[in-house]
Amino acid sequence: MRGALFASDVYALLRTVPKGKVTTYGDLAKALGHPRAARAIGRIMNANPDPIVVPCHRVVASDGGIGGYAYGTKVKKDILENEGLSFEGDRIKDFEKRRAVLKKN
DNA sequence: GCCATGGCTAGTA
DNA sequence: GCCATGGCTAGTA
Repeated sequence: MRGALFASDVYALLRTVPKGKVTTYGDLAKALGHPRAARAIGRIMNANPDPIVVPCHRVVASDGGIGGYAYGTKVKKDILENEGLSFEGDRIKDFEKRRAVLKKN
């Protein structure tokens, strides 16, 4: 099924992830009913029109890795640290405890 | 075609 | 490390 994943839905769901928590590309995809669309979520993040209102820096890789960021992964890491997260190398510390619970509409 | 992913196998040590 | 998957864009005709 192609073209059924709307960026606006992704952004809306992502806005529910609070400061100090993160989610993953795959989790967003699954919560929206597109379990195989993790990579598409990454593309949608890259097209984020407004990083102030849509916290795309809170979307990380499924293994707790940093993932990508339009303004550089170092910037992303710095922001997450400012929000209270810690890292062990390039992985988020206590990743499972930092995962937001996504609620589908 | 390219990619801000992710899950699964082969096959080395 | 390979490749299926989904959305996007460059750039040919």
